[in-house]
Amino acid sequence: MLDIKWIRAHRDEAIERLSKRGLDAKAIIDEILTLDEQRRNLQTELDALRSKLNSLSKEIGKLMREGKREEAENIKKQTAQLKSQIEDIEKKKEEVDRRLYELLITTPNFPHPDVPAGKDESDNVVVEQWGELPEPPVKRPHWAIAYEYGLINFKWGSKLAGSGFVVFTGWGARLQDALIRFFLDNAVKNGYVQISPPHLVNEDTGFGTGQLPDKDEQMYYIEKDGLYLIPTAEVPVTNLFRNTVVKAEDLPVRMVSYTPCYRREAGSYGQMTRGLNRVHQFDKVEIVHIAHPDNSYEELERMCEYVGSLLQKLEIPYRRVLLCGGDLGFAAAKTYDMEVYAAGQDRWLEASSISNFETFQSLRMNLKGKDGKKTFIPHTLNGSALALPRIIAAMIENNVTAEGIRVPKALAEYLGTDIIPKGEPLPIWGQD
RNA sequence: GGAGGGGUGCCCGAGCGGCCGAAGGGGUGCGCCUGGAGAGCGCAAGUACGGGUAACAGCCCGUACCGCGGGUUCGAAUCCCGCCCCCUCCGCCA
Repeated sequence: MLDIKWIRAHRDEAIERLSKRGLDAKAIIDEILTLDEQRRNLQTELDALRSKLNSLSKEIGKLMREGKREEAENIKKQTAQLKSQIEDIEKKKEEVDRRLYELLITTPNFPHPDVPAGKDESDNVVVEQWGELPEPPVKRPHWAIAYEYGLINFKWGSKLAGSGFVVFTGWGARLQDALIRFFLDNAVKNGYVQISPPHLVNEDTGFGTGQLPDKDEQMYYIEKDGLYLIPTAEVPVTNLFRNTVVKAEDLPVRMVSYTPCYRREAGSYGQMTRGLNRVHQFDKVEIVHIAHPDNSYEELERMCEYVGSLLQKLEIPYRRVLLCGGDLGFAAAKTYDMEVYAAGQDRWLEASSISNFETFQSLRMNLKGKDGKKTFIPHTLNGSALALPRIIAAMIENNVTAEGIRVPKALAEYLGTDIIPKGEPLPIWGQD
């Protein structure tokens, strides 16, 4: 949700920043400001009338107690007109409030001044790149290799649930498990508090982080109970802070959480949806920070460096991309994507998206900060550390050798082997 | 799923339809007292929105807020309706 007070004081800056998303920012901001002014005028009017009514009511009470019925009845007559006036203005104000609120919650966040203007991903800026791009003798996509090695069965996923679901088997399942523990251990060693939240959340929770109503179609919904399957741990973990007040000295808060993520991905198609590139259910370890506004961008950099360090330990080449205004998510002010290189597809895959939401989510969640007597709005941030499927895809495609799939040293101790051999994990492997 | 009980300020806990933003206690802050601490005593503290003054610090005024949303009434924390949440017991179950 946009900060109306901030907009009031920074009209031109608001328009300039929002324009980077390719919206007609001037029209939106000016409508907001007009409504805001109408609202305040109506409020002032309303307060005055209510004040009048209140004092008349007190007067009536007093007269009744004194037994002066006649006089009381007299004054009662005066209230009727006041009441209808009040009702009138209330109606107007409700309408203005409704429209203003609607705009504030459906307009996307202001991009940070650093964010380049742009339309789509072609305008994103690569700001960092690490690692040598591997050149395997034979370039094969992970779905082919994974099936050959008995790691993943895509057909079984379709059989059990439908297209876009996958079944990990044998070493494939072990690999997932090893990665999760590797990511969690690293985070905890770096001071993160581990959280295991529900995988289903209510509507308020979905609203708080901005998925609702914006991404309504992206989430699985259980109508009978009014619950949504989480699309990322960001949702439940950030919402722990909904309707709370944090002290400045307790910031930053750094949390890590492993959960499966459920996404409908309605309307997706094409090459990018093959294999593990895009699936309806995947595992992810997420980091969430609650930070003081004064240093939230230092936190953002810190998160990127942390995620980069994980990829280095896994020996996966990656690049850090600064998203342009047009590619920026609804709630984010600034986002870096961490993309890993998958040699088999010769493609960069987004394995992490690290964002600062500034006050956007805090305002929706009613999260406040207290610095002594002063209140402030904390900033929320989050990022994947990391999403498993594309890490696995890159690892398989980059590390396949004649002897098997090489496992990076840092992960070998978790997996219990430094090379994954071919195998058929179940006797029914070939039967689809 | 069935039966009952309950949601009031930082916490506990009163509250007749008007004098309740809300008794009382605890805790907190400041002051007095003390060699120091404790006990005692006194004083002060809610949030949001709007207006005024003004430096968006402070202060003053108004309005709203007693789980949420409606209703009755000149007037509701108090009455009525709907919803949500929590607790206890029973049932079911990992």
